[in-house]
Amino acid sequence: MPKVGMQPIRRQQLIKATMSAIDEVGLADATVARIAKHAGVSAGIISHYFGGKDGLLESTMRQILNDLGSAVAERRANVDEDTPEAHIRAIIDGNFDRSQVNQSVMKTWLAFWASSMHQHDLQRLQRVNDRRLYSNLCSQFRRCLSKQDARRAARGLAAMIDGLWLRGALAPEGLDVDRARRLAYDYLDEQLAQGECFA
Amino acid sequence: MPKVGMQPIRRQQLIKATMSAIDEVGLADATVARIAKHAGVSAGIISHYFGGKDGLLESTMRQILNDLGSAVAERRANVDEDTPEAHIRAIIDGNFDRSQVNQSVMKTWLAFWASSMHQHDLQRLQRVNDRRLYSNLCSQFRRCLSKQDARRAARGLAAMIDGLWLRGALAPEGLDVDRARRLAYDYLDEQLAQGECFA
DNA sequence: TTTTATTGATTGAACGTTCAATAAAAACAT
DNA sequence: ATGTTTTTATTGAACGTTCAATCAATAAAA
Repeated sequence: MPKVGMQPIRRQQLIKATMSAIDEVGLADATVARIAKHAGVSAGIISHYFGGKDGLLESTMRQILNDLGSAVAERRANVDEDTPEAHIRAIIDGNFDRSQVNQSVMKTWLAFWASSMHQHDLQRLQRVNDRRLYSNLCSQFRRCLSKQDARRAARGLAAMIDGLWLRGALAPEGLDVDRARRLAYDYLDEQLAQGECFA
Repeated sequence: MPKVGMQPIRRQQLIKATMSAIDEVGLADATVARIAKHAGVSAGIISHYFGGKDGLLESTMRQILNDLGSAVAERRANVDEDTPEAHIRAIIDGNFDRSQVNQSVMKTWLAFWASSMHQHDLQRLQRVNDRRLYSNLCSQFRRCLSKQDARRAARGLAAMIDGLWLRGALAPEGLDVDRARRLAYDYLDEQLAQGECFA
């Protein structure tokens, strides 16, 4: 049904289909034919809208990172008290946001994580995201810890978040969001307690 | 130079070459031709000794997991006091063992981690390993924490270890082993402190 | 001479990309 | 409204490439 203004619709549709395909068979077997089938369109359309398979994959990763960034930003904008604890809790919540904790999103992200080790464009995206998490955590911890302790706490919490996330992606029973959040909160509280923070 | 008794030599050689190839170009581009080139042999030999590419990949992952298991077991056998803290420290040390913290081993492991989501044989290996880490931690924590707290601590520490490991694999500067170990130790101490452990 | 190890050209399947053909909506003309 | 042209969106078969696997040929040890 050719109509005008299909570009944004098809792009979104194909990005979603990419995640479905990766969820179903993994990145290695997510061929353009299979992705197109998930979207209910022809294979040729991928090159038309994304210049090629690589373009589609990069756009898909970019979308996942944007969604994560939005989830965190939204929660941080809605904190009701301007304390380090509230902000960091918002960051934790954002990272375990429903949109992120979804089988197909998790599998897709982990697949990209692995391929970002060798694909420079994906590597760039992944590092921007990593640094954002770390520096956000660091600047909040800095409000009640020494520079050195803040860095240590930020590194530890970032590792905890990614680790919970990774194990959740691989566990047969999936990720228990509430339990994961509680573990991250506990770690946060222990770090803040060390600085006797009253901000 | 065809000699008798080449099988174990070639198998080891090809497994090592697989890790090198994955380190160099990633799992997706680690073709049998490239792996064979790294080993300095012909491509056909892979099917001869491993039945095919899949067999080689599975053997490679199995070797990495075995090395990890050995590193942990060795350290645990050498603890000089039979306390939970000493055992768990040994487990942490084993997981950050030099043999594991090597660019090519880390990249290979992460690549397998991702593909284990869709390859059943790799998934089996990965889960056995995951459960071993969790249950080892759990049984040690259990010596001074309630069942519920022991599980919580084990889940948290396992996530911390994997998270540090993952971020180390992706970081441009690589993994800082001492810093990672210290973060894991700190988490361990905090968990044990909650149980007022005197064992 | 027999056995064991290894090679590398060949084969067939699978993949991403391309592009001429097609179809439907939009724009225009009557 | 109605018919005609133009524009936009989409298809899917064909093409060239890449890869893993195979196997007859070869070479070195036993």
